[in-house]
Amino acid sequence: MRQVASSTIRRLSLYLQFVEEVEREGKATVSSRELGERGGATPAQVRKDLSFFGSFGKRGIGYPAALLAARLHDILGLRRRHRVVLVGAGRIGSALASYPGFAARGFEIAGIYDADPEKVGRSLDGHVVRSSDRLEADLAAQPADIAVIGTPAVAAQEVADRLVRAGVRALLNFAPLKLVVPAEVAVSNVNMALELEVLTFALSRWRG
Amino acid sequence: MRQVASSTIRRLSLYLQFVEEVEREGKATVSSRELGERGGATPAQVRKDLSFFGSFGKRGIGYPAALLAARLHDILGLRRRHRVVLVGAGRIGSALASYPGFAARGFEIAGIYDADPEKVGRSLDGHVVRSSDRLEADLAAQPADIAVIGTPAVAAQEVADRLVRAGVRALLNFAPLKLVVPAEVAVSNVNMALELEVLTFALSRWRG
DNA sequence: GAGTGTGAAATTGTTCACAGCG
DNA sequence: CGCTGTGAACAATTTCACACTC
Repeated sequence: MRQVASSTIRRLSLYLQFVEEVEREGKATVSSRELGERGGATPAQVRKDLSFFGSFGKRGIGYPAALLAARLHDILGLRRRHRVVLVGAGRIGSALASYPGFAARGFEIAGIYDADPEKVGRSLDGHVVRSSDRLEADLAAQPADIAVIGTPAVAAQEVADRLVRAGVRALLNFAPLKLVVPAEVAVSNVNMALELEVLTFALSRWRG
Repeated sequence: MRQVASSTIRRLSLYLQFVEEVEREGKATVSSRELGERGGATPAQVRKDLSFFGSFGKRGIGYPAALLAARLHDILGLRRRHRVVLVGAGRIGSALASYPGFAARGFEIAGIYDADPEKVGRSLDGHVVRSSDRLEADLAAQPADIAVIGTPAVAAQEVADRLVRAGVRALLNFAPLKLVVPAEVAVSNVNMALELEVLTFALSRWRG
């Protein structure tokens, strides 16, 4: 295994979600089997995933829940708070703004921006929507490392370019196209049309 | 290659998005190179993906845009309209309800449901929110094959069970857990917390 | 005994390279 | 000649199996 696989990271995120639940229930340890059941992974895969970052399990027992949670936070870069800028105050932006898991993981909304003068000035979950024109100035004054792109597809690439130029290093892209960015910028894509089509494909297979 | 890979389907969905754009521009053909640039795939991969479903390209020319679009619709099961039920009238449900790509792809909202009496009766993008209690009765009268689960995590599995029992064969799950469903039911997951954590992981790598 | 950690094997997915057609 | 279609080479990822330790 050359470097850590993105599928591994995605599973780690699920393990974290589960181990936090386990902690809330007061259990002291979790086994790889338990961790895997929740995230749809085999016990062997869980152990491989975790062993990539060290060995913090106890043989015969499992993983100490508190330690595992702490290590996962650490691995996933969740120790520090992250300032997040939302571009596009449409449905997606507002869905994220009010997403409870957002604040819980230490993500702080640094600002919500929209190009539409109609939306500018309105309040969205306690944040006043600002004009996109102010993006560069605001980011220069108070940098953010993550931006969420919830604009229409036609605007997405230009917004991405501006964000990257302003120093944003990670983009969560909801527009249905692949953004072109420098190699050092991380991009995650959420494409609902695509997910629905994975489903219609499966449906058509089943029925012939 | 035993059976078609899910990554292949996801790319096909991107190719469709692009070929439709190409059609609108009036171009008659697209090459594998052009198709790949948009979706971040190599020309060879595009050809492999498509060749899995037959050979409809023209050597020396590329793929006829209209034919390719038609075949992709066909492969992805988009020829027929799909009735979609939305459970959970929160931000996610409303984001999807007003998502333009939704109707454009032949997805028809069959109903929006919520367990919260506060929300029942309100109108959401032209659809009156109904009580979750009516789910079974409504689905018996008018079946749907896809359901979107936008409920809180604690309710998601129970909602999934009820939907599956009522005949739904495909689930788009926004709750941050892996649903347990029979093998013949397709599930796609959208997990924003997870996508954000993929980004924070990448950020922490970069900075050390 | 139960459950981790990990090389080695199996599988799955991607890229290469080139024959063959329009 | 350009670009598809595809077997064969390669690379990545998952699973297996078992030594080891608590």
